[in-house]
Amino acid sequence: MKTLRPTSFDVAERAGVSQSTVSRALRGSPGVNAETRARVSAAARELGYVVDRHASSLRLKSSETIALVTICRPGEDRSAINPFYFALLGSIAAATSARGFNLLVSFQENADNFRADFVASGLADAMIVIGTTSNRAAWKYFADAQASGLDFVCWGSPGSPFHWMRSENDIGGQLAAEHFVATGRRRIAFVGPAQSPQRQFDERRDGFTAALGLHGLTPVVAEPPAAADRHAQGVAAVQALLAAHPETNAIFAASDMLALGVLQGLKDAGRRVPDDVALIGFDGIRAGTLADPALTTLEPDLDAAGEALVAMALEDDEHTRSGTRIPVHLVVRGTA
Amino acid sequence: MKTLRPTSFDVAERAGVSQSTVSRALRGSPGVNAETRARVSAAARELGYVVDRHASSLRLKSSETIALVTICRPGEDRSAINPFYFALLGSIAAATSARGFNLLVSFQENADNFRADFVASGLADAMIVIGTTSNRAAWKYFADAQASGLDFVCWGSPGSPFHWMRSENDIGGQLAAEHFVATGRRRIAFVGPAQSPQRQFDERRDGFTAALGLHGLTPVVAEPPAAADRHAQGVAAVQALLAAHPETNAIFAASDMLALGVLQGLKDAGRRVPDDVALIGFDGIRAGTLADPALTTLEPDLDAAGEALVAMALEDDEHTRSGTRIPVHLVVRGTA
DNA sequence: CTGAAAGCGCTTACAG
DNA sequence: CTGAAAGCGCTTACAG
Repeated sequence: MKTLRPTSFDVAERAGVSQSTVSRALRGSPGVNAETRARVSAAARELGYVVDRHASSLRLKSSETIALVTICRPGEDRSAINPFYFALLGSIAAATSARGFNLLVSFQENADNFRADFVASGLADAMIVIGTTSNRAAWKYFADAQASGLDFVCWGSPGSPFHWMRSENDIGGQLAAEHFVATGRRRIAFVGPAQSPQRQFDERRDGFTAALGLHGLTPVVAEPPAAADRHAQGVAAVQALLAAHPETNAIFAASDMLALGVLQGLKDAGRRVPDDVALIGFDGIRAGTLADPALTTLEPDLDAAGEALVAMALEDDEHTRSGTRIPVHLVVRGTA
Repeated sequence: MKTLRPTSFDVAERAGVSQSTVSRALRGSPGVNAETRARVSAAARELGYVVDRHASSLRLKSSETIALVTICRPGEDRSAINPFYFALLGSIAAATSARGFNLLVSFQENADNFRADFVASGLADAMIVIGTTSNRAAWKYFADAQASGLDFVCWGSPGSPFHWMRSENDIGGQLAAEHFVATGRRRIAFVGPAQSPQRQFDERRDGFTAALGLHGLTPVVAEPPAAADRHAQGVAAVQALLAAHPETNAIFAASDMLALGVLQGLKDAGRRVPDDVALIGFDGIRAGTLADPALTTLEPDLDAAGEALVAMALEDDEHTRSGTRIPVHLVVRGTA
């Protein structure tokens, strides 16, 4: 069905001007006669002419597109990807489109499809990497890519040399702690991976622990066992936690998927939420609002995150490329 | 930070061959001496050379990329997008990457960002359109685009002249009906929009109604009132349904998000699920597995859907471009 | 304000 | 098997 596309020469002929004038008129270059410009626009419209982006990008050495890589768990199917990353993808898409840029997306999970050369091939002007930190091979690949000069910015902090962006995790942990204390909880636990390459989890725990410390409280830290995904980890973690610390009456989970698993595990164990045990998650994913009771959570400002990631990716100034933090706020719903 | 990228001429110089030989060697063209090819590959690797995709695409008149447009509700933020579309996006990405193609994504919601010229500009070889049918303005825009020669394939059937792909909705409706009958339900309702541009809803209802008819049963059809999203519609629909037909003991909802709203509404009304009322949804979204009880649903084979959409988009043969159906199967979980 | 021409970095038909 | 050259469709410095 591919019909022959018209070129700027066709438009030029129809408008009775030179090809260079067509280009200038259509790009909005200054110094083109208004009448000429109108004639060219009309001709272009009549022919259904659209500028060839490859020719244009080749000439301009800029593609006005951002490449977004999402790291997945090997073997995981697409509908099992943590919805937080889909939401982040959506907000990155919004920020990208607000600048008139295109967004190239790539889901990567193993050596078969690891790829970091989007900028090197000219396909994109900058690259953003998000997704699970549990895929060590993937992050190793991107660390090597970075070392060999392929630059990018990423969400979280799966490796030290990266340009990263994170949530205000310490503040989030602190807000969770204060909410528990204010609502009279004293036997408190934190559920989340320790030593995760995802430094964000540590930050949430540390902020939580520090704030609790101010009240003379120390949380039990329950590290989830390995499992298929965060939800399954949450279920398993809470079983172990309740066995060792049956008196627990408040749990802060390092992420919403983990929290949803914890909620499931709590119900399985016959604990009422929030009556017996209060629960707070982190991420603000949609599924949390669908849970019963709805999940209380720390919600990062995703619009800000998308905008900041795109801005950071496009910016060449090293100074702005590290340490940016995205604000979070506590959304009180049913579980705490 | 953009360092000067090496070109094929640089590689040629380093390998001591002509630029044409570099191109042939790197593309894997036949008739290149093995030793020469190795020398060129080594030189390319040493220089960190990557083929410029714009130059290549310009020359080849093919970009090996698919454009995927997702229609959103105006004003909806990205984390509120129906997860079914994110899952579909993921499976399209998988099918795309399996062919070595790139995926360009674009979320569109209003006249500010409507765009259908991805193929016309050479950016993509084909376009796929998915997303909510509730955005009439968007589908009007794409209908016009189609009429003016901008071709694409889409999920569902928001308009008649489109190349579309759908689930086996009638079979899904039939499976739901048979499950209810087999488990002894007789006072049955269907919750879903009638006259929706989303013909798939009608097909599900019709398959359901027809199969029930074989058992001498007729479902009550409850049309959800307008609301912010499908979930809110489900909540509202079930309230009205129970008021008019309190005896209802089984509900088939046209989509999972609707079903999750129905589940919420049922709980709010004090009905036990599945004891008092059984519930079946459609889509197989992840959030359904997280519900309490977990949602029984009709799940389309998304891998097949992604693969078929990409194949259909790339295929020029008109015959294969309409009427393809994706198989669905009943996943029995807690609600029915 | 407009045109003729160079050149972005490839791929491949044409010679050899 | 390899090289010199044309050309994909633009943008823009250079002339006028």
